[in-house]
Amino acid sequence: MIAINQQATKSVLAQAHQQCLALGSKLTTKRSQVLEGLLVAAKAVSAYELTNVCRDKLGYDLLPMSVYRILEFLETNQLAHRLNTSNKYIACSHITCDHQHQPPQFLICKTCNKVEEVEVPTSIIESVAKTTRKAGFTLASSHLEIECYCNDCDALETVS
Amino acid sequence: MIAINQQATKSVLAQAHQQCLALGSKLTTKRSQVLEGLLVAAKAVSAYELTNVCRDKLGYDLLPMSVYRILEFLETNQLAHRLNTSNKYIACSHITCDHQHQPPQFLICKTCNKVEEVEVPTSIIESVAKTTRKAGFTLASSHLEIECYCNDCDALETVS
DNA sequence: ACGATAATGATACAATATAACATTTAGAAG
DNA sequence: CTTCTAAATGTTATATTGTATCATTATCGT
Repeated sequence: MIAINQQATKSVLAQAHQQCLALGSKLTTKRSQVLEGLLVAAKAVSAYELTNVCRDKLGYDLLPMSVYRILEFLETNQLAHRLNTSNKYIACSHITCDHQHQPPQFLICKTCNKVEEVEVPTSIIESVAKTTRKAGFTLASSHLEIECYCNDCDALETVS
Repeated sequence: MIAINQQATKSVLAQAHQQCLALGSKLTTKRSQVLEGLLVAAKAVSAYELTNVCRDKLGYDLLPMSVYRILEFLETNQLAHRLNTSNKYIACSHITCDHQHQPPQFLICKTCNKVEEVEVPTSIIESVAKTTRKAGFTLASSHLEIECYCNDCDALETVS
């Protein structure tokens, strides 16, 4: 379960390295370590939790301040996302794609923090944008966070 | 600009009082003061900011801990909403209505924190729910927070 | 008036995030 | 190859947001 495919992780990191170069920046050792931590966590984690994951599961010693800085870098380079609803971070699920994506929408399990990055149909986004304009606002981004229960946690939820 | 219509505020508070009674709870003095603070602020404010608004603009002395507790109460009684994206709170814009509402959607100005509480068409919500189910999740609520710029701030934004 | 429950006060602390300045590293220019 | 510069990281301090816990006070039914 915890045993993430190491080969897969390595390949994602290599791809991330390329993606950075293409954007004129560099995936340094530390940055790669933080991204690896996100991949190993495989769910949304806070910056401090990520510091712990990096130390406990990977043996990387990082200060929270550095982690924050690096998360910001990863976000800028489209390698990670910040979830505003929970103050947590997650690796972008499209690092290995080579095409541009729509702004992401996230389904976030309130119980276990599992996250699914989905694409909501453009028509929906358009409709939301329209409602927005009618109310005198302009969409800042169509990044949407939707609070859910995943099927595993939903079962527990409905029983209690 | 700042001069909120005092009469209107008073009437909202009276209505809130009734709404609480209907739900079997009470809008005590302190709770009423916090709600008044939210109404005076007229935008999304953090719990600590609200403490300041209550003290500086209304002369009410409240501890942050109390404000948190009371905000939770106001939320439960549908008099206020917590915005997860910004850790801020806002008075419900429907206190003076007597009917039940759809789960709210919020348009939040990233710059000035002005918030508009809108109703997104049911068809949109349905469509989002469908996408969610297909991904193996269940909607926890259709409370949606959408990051925007209001028309005032948008002008500044696009100039810079 | 008495006792139970709800509400608030007060203190401490946990968790999240940023500011500011020092040090180190990596590349570019000479 | 050295030196200069800019980027990255280290380090410390502190701001902001939120919760836990226990004491005290107010309210209400009996």
